[in-house]
Amino acid sequence: MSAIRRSKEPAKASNRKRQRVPTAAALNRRMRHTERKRSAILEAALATFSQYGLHGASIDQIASRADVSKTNLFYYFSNKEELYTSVLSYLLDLWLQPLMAFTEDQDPIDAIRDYIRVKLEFSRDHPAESRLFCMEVMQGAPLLLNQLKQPLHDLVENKVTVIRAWIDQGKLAPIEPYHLIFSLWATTQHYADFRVQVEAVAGKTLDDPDFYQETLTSLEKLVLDGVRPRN
Amino acid sequence: MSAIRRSKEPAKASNRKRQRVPTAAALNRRMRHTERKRSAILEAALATFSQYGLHGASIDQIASRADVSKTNLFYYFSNKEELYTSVLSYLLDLWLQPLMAFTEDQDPIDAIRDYIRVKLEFSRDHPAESRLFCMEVMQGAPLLLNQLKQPLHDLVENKVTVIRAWIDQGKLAPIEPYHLIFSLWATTQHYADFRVQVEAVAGKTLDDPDFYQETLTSLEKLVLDGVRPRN
DNA sequence: TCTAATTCAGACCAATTGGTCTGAATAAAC
DNA sequence: GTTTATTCAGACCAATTGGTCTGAATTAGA
Repeated sequence: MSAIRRSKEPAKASNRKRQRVPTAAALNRRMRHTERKRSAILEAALATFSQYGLHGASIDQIASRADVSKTNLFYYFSNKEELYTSVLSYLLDLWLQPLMAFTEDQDPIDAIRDYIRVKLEFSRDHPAESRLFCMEVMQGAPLLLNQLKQPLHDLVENKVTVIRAWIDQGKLAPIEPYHLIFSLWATTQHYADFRVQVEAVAGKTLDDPDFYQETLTSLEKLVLDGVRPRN
Repeated sequence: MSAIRRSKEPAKASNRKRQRVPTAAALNRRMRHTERKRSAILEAALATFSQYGLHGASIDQIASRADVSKTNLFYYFSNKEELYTSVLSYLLDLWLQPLMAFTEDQDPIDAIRDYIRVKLEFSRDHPAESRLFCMEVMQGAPLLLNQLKQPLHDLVENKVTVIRAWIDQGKLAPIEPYHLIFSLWATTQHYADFRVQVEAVAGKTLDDPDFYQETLTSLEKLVLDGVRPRN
């Protein structure tokens, strides 16, 4: 996990008095150390926020989960909200990436199949990220909407065009592109966001390789072929 | 909105001293009044909890939204958790209902079409309920899982059997029933739970009748026909 | 060795908030 | 008119918690 925004830089040089100039190698090591520490904290924050929400999670909880002292946590992040938004903007990037792969020169069926796979892998490998994203959006994304709105809108707009082109070329059934995208998001994320419900109902989660494969196959089939019987 | 559980009964008769026996009509009026008041509070609680979460919502906030004093709120609900679980168990009922309609004697295509419509109507008319349910499940459903697990499991088990029968009769493409159900839940609830995202992307919500119709048509088409081009 | 960065435990503070208590006003039912 | 249920404002309490401060220990780099 790599930090994206930071407002509180550790290792700021005190510039009064004659200062020592650290070597490049040392600076590098410091940076790596700082990054690792920040990452550990961010990871703990992610897990905790995604389970309890912004208000339900306490700094003490996060600090102890990250195995650092509260003092040390505040050494890296100036306050709770900065910690929270750091986590959010990190995962926003992660969340947006897969969609970018859609390009017009692909075969749409392949592109959609790939997209389902990538998103389902994300749900399996990053369920906490998926849930925190969901939670934030669900609450109206008060801290994310500004960052989210424009890039997301533009990206989707772009992909809608691609999908329309596919439809015009007869490579795809005429379906409203927005809803296709929403459906792909919804179905794949469901297995992360509603994990406990899936488990309560089906008795399994994506962590089970067989269940993962079954899910992937079912979603592909459902989206690509629908449920109407073939004769 | 009708209350389901209550642990703090107002209007309890003080049984020392010679008590007056209220007439049936009076009792009835009292009950109705109590119900209305409880409902108003529950409604405010639902709206507030669904936006801010259990911890993010404050009693003061809820009371003022329901237009009652904090004292009065505690006159009807003994504490925050009871208020929260009252809201939850109310909406659990609401949430489970639509699925019961699936029966083997129906035509599966009709049944699925109907189900999509009913669930999408729910997303349009009860978005706060949908979001609160989502939020609770996402956090591991600590207060709902016990109530949820058994009935949900049984209900779904039942419907899975129905779907398998349809498949065996050749009325439905061979799809894993669990995943069909999950996909129907996911796609329809998405429009309530990710409302702000849908709005950011498509510029519209289900409140817009045209958009609602477009969504309904798209989901029906997608699930029933898939996206592969027909020749 | 000297300096600066990092880390910690723990005391502490102030704001929020769930919840109680008081005491009084009002409305409803008889 | 009398009783009982309902309602309120507001004081109040105790727990939680975000965040600060201190002072000291440790580590890394020069």
